[in-house]
Amino acid sequence: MSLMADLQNHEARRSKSARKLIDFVLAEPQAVVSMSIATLAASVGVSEPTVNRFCKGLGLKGFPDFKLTLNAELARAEPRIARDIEPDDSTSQIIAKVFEANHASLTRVLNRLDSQAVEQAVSALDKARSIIFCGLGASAPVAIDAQHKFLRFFTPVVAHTEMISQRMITASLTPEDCLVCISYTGRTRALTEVAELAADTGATILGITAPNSPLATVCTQLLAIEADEDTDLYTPMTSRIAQLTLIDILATSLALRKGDGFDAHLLAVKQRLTNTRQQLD
Amino acid sequence: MSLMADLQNHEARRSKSARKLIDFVLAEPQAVVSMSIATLAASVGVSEPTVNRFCKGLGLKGFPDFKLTLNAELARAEPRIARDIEPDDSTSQIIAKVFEANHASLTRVLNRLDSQAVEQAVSALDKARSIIFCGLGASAPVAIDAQHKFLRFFTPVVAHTEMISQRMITASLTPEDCLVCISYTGRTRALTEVAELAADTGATILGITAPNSPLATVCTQLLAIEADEDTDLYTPMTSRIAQLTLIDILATSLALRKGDGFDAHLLAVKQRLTNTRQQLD
DNA sequence: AATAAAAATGTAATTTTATTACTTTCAGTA
DNA sequence: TACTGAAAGTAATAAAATTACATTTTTATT
Repeated sequence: MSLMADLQNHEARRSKSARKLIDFVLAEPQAVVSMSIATLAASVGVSEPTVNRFCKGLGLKGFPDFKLTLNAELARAEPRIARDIEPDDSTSQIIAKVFEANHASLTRVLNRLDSQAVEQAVSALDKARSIIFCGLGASAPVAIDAQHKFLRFFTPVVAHTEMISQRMITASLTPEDCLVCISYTGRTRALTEVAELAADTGATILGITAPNSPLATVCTQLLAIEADEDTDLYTPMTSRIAQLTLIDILATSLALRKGDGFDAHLLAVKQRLTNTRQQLD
Repeated sequence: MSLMADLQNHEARRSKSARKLIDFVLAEPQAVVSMSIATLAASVGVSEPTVNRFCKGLGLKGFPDFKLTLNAELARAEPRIARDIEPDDSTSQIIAKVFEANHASLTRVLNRLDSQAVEQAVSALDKARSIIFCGLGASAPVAIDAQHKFLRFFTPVVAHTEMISQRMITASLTPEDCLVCISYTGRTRALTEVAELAADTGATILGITAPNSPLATVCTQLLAIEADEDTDLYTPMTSRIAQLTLIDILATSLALRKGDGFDAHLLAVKQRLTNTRQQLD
């Protein structure tokens, strides 16, 4: 991110042609990458050596180096839209594509994540007398993962991954408890019903699900993960990665909030595992 | 990730000089970026037009375009080293850092992933009479996720996440079965013992674990995920993300390998869920 | 095994692109 | 207004990439 930042910086804007160049590059960086020094010079209305001097002034070797650097930065900023997986892709292509898909999905979700909502969720989890994670189907592993991550804390925590247990536990909820409902679509009837049952108890109901979904409307707090279209037959299953990362964010934030006195506890938990080498499995 | 993947792909390796070029680029991609076509040609021992033709053969405009593309990919591949999370970080800082940490870990693992090993693993899973996923502790959710993903296929699949069930099931294994042992450290005694028990049955034992670990030595096939240091108290738990993505890669590859006749089955599975809106949960 | 056809590679010329050396212009200051 | 130094331009040069054409190697066929 350094080049673009440097360009916006006032030091680089001293001379008239430098300003013209910067404005052009900032306006259409992508176009500049495929231009020759002559084309760029003409487009901006300066001479070629001016462009060259400008590049060197930025601490680069010359114009080609400038293009290389600029392009690298653009690549970093814009994760490519993952292309569909084709039946005759090689293994390394599949690896690359699944990776890209997961990465893109993660970026998309986190860019839209409301950090205030996260803060509120952490507060709720912090205050909770006990925490219950619920998920069905594909979200079941996420609930179990969450349970595992939250075992680090003093607060009683449990994951339920099937309807009956989920419905049963709503009976023992109090307004001091926090029920976390995890669903990708937010349209799984069974889980929505669990949330509805829980609503009567006054417990905090935190939804990790799609906004504007039936489940989302029942929840008292929402961490929105927008579900995207599942167009292709061979789409990688990216949803869980985003959910898990969100859980990770919650657990990490909570650990920080618990703060000083808590560090000792955390070390104790780790130590109990290290001795038997079971720690991370 | 597309260029590097294309290079490893066999289609590109047809001619002798293409192979020489590919090997050189894969060995020192970073160096190639700052070379002229003449330097590269000399280093590899081919003529300049050969280099040019090679670039065009990859669907690029020419050598400069090749360098641009390669550089962009390298920039993408090397995410900034995630900084440690500090006790006084804001929520949005935590979000960014956890995200970066997960992304970095994912990149690191997949860069080192041996695509041939993946291919062999997919073959084994394809041929298997039944598939059993085993994981303990933090890897338990991963095993359950795998079970869920593999339910798409005809092959019987199950996940076991506690010692007793895991030991019991080894008794019924045959050489046609595939046992997948998931462990981040590869040092969990209980799981290594399960793999040892399974070894006697002649079943394929596929390890998704750290190379050179006790568990890895017992396995007949290995998908290496190198465990990294857990230096910081507040380290996000990045290991699962990599494991899950690997599972995703296996499931996607297998779906492709099952091929044509299988597509209908997949649609049927999806349909049964869509009707009740339970599909992705 | 010989030979034709096709593909791959190399040589040398050409074109494109970038850089350097030098000159002119412009802005600020006495 | 004339001087100084920075900034910009012109033209020449050098570097880099590409094309056209010749040669070699590979592959398929008889």
